Amino acid sequence: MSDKLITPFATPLDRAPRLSDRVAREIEGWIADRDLAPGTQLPTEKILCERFGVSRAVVREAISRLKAEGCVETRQGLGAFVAAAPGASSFRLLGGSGVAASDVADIFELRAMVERGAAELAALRRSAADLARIAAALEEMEQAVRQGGSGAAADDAFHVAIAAASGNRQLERFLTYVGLQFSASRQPTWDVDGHRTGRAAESQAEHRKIFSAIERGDAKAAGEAARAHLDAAAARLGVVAHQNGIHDTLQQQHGTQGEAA
Amino acid sequence: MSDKLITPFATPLDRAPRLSDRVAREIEGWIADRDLAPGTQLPTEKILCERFGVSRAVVREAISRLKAEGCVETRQGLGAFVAAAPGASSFRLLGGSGVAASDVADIFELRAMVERGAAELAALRRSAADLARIAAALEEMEQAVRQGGSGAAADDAFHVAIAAASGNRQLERFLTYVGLQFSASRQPTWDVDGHRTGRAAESQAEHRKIFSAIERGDAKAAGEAARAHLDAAAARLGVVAHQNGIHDTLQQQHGTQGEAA
DNA sequence: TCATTCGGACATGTCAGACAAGCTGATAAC
DNA sequence: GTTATCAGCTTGTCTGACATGTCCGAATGA
Repeated sequence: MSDKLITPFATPLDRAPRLSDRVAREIEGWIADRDLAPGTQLPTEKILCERFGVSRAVVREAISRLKAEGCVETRQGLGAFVAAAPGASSFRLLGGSGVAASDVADIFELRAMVERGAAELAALRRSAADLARIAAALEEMEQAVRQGGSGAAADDAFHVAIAAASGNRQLERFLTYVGLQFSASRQPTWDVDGHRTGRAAESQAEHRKIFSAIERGDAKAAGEAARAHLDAAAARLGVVAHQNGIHDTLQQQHGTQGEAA
Repeated sequence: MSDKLITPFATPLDRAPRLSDRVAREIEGWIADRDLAPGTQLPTEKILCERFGVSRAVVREAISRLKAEGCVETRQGLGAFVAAAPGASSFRLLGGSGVAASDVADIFELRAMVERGAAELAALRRSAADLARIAAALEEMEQAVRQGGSGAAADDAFHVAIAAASGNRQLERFLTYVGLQFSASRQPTWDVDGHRTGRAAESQAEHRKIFSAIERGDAKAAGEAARAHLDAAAARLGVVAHQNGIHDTLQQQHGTQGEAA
């Protein structure tokens, strides 16, 4: 197994530490820390320049970014203000540019929850057409395992088909979005090394379990299989999970409270 | 009972036509129109300045915004490029203005999944401080029930505190985002009518169940209580759920397969 | 001939200062 | 007391310059 942590996200190269990024994050944290009420006025650009020791261009760039993120509004002649609903306009998984390892683990965990729910619903609601679509993706991956090809696209289609079978359009959209962020993470499973080390076959076995449960309408089993699949996928990628993963402590009560890295 | 889901927020004021906004939109449209492939290089800032007849500051501000939106990436010394996955950078729940009833049901369902997971994790990982925060919100709602006041803010704080106790920051951010979309829907529970018909007391009883399970570290019970709470909340709001809700068919296997609308 | 090194050209990133445009509040005029 | 005006703040935009990172080709060396 590769001991290197592969972030599932397409890394835009080694991140150059840009000043505006740093300032934007500082201001963002500043708002979050003090839990500033919507409408609260931020310090003026001049003050921010002095406080961070940067030029006005950098401060303006940082604020411009916060504006685009929806957590700050500015009005000429008045100043900058905490937006009425910070973060309300849309949701994005990765804040900013740098992705910490703990963030990756968190995202895997979040995704696992939703995939579990999707599989449960799919088991209850799947139509014949849904089943056929899921089965087709499964079969494509099966061939990829046998022939050593890449089943990445089919892998994606498999998960999307399950989401669609849930009958919940919002759920489908969310998982599609998350899946896009994870597109890079499917490669290690299906590349040459993935076939050699058995990652592909292992993943496919989990896929079969999920499909089987959905096919026979066993919601509970489908959900658990989906969660197990996501957990295993995270492990295959070397993502360090929280000390208290749901999968290994759900049964036993009162585990010691762990800390995220 | 208000069966309309009111988007919480409001119109961002009459937007003064800022140059950088205009330029940003033009560039965005330019990318969309030509359907530029990811990685395609954009014109240099100098060229954009000439083309739009503005200064470099404006162009930089516009590009900065596109960067924040995730559809453009820049690299010093090289240029600006169309991002790998333009448009897939963020997720928003409610499409457009008109929200179909089925969409609301879908969102409730999606939220229930994540809240269930959050409660499970909170039961496993909650610190003493987490418990105190959750308890404080619970107590505030308790007083609201007794005195007939509005516990909407505390209601929000309760759910956010549980999300925070999960130790998963991405999860917390997602639920905060979803909660914002639902802020209007908490009102019918806590207004005069809500107290009179017992909706507030009912909701509070569910809250107590969730807290109790989290407090004693019972992940499974916490998760189920959270899901039951969300389902009940949807029912109180008159949201028409799918024919096959998870809550009533998860135990019994092989229910008749329903069809999603 | 081939590999290495170096420097110029060009990109974005940052800095500094200035003016334009918009808002607020106090002052002055009626 | 009401209105008009203005001074002083803010953000928005312009301009010019330098810093830093990247590419590419020429000069250099083996």
